[in-house]
Amino acid sequence: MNKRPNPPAAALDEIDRALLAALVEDARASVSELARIVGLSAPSTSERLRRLEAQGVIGGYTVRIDPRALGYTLQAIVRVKPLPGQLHLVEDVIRRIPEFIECDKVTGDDCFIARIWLHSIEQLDEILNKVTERAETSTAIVKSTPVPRRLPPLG
Amino acid sequence: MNKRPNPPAAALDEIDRALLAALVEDARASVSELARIVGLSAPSTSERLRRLEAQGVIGGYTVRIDPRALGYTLQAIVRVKPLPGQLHLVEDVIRRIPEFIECDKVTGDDCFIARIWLHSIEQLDEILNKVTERAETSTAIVKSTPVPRRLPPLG
DNA sequence: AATGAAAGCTCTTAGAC
DNA sequence: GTCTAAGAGCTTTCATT
Repeated sequence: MNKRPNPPAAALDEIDRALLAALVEDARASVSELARIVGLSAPSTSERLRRLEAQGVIGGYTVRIDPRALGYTLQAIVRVKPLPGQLHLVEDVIRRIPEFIECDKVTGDDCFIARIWLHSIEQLDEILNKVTERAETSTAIVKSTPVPRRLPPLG
Repeated sequence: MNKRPNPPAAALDEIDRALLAALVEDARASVSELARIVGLSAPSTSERLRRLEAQGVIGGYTVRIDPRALGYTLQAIVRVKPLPGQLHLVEDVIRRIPEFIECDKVTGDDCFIARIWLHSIEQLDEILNKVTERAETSTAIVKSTPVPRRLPPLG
């Protein structure tokens, strides 16, 4: 079950950090462009990339998609407290509803904290109805995002 | 302030969706590889990419970095309720602490919901001390992530 | 561990359907 | 809106420092 029991903290030097920072900004930058940014030759840069991937520091590369451009007008964060005996079922329900774009299982009274993207407030009702059969929910609508997802210090 | 008042919902066809799905998996895939996946020529694929970027559907490309590989062993979600008159200051404090990797301002009693990556439980204490001068907090430690960040339906 | 030069491949532009 | 073809640019390999 625990596929990554004790991942060693990789030691990164300044160049690695610059490389990661550049990739955070634009993961499709060419190796030669990355090389220019970090001040190395392309082959060296390429090898550092490979090493960071092999170490697991780089887990992959992905696209930032703006849900608003796809018609998602509303974002909500839902705390979910399953009714007795419903924990696994609730987890399955959330997993199967694709509008839930993220869900963490946490300590404390609320078992799950999940994030939903929605086309409308009516859709929020529809989706939560599927959950409230098996759990108490507490919903907060996102008004703004003071800190959009970013990287922690690469210390 | 509202730089994107009413982003039109872009109409995507099957090929666009396949392209986005491929980029979600590997944003560094070459255009020719993407072309193979979606069944178009490289130039057509390249133009679709440009169009999706221009429409704002694609907001950029980024690297997935595994915080555990950097020694972050703990993740927490913190609900933050600023004390009277401290709202903006609390927002600034959170913004300035780089371990807060995400923060949303939400409706309801708790004004902010934020996510932190930590090296240790001691560090959680240190960081929250900076916030509790100006706000009440409620912290939930992440035990697992049933739904890792994913895309909503590209409908 | 990084560099530089060369071979091979990829991307993009241009022009046609 | 998509394709083929060709030039430009990039990535990688390998010998060298």
